Amino acid sequence: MISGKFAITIHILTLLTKYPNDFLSSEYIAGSINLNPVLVRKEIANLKAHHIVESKEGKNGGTKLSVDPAKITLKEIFEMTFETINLGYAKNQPNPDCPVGKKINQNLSSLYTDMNQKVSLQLEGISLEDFSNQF
Amino acid sequence: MISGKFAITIHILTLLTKYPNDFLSSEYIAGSINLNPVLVRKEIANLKAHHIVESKEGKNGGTKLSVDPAKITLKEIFEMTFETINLGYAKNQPNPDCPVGKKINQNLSSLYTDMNQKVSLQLEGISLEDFSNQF
DNA sequence: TACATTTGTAATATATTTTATTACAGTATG
DNA sequence: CATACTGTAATAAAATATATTACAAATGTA
Repeated sequence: MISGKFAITIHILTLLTKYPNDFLSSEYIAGSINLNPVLVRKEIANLKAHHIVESKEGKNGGTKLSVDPAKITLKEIFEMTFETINLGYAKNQPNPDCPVGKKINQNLSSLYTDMNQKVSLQLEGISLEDFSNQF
Repeated sequence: MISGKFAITIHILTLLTKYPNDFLSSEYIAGSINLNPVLVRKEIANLKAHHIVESKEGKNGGTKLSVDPAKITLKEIFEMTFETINLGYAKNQPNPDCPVGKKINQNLSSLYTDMNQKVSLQLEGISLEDFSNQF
């Protein structure tokens, strides 16, 4: 299931790309997204775990990019937000005694795998810099 | 946001394709999906609105395909479940006084449009018959 | 005709997921 | 040492998805 993580993360990264020399506070970023600062900090924690950004605590603290935005693609950002494209699965265990129930998730899964490959190819072609230059 | 609609719908249609001469009851279909029959009937209502299936009320009633499964593609099924691929938008109105906030949804939107085109191309190449033959 | 079975649909409830809020310890700056 | 931040946990609220109950209407069959 897809939440707003990707959109939030790319918004954060675009801001950081626009102001590469400043440590932006979660409050400031939250003001642009119109989102609770705690949620911004949570997404930033994820980005930090992937070494995409670095933060400074304390007064005048905040977050800045720690990679070259030309060298990171939307595909990586997509993957960092734990997301894959899929159109859902049977939520409950389908009936294993039915030929369709038995294999449905497996067949959906291979369909979605193909979908992800196509989408990844697209996202791979767009750097964070490219995306930011649209603004 | 993506729910299980597509997965449920394709499950239903696969069953109907496998048993093209029978009216399958929502109870029977629900048993394969392991889902509440009312939800099956709701998805069937949607398929009926698109003239993909026909139902018979009353005793021994049920639903059967009303189109040739070779002539309908997963793309159409995808679209019938009201879905588009997207990775989410800023849920709240982003700050219009920020250059990024002002354009973020528009730029995400064009990204997602491209994504949908790629995915549609893939789904267009798979007929319901193709999909069903995997079982 | 009377009964059983099934669709169609509304109303309501439960569960799950997402987003928001509150709170506060820890850290750096001036 | 006061201020302004991050980091994170705990909890609450809102939104969405799924399940259940109920029943009118339709239709086949005894």
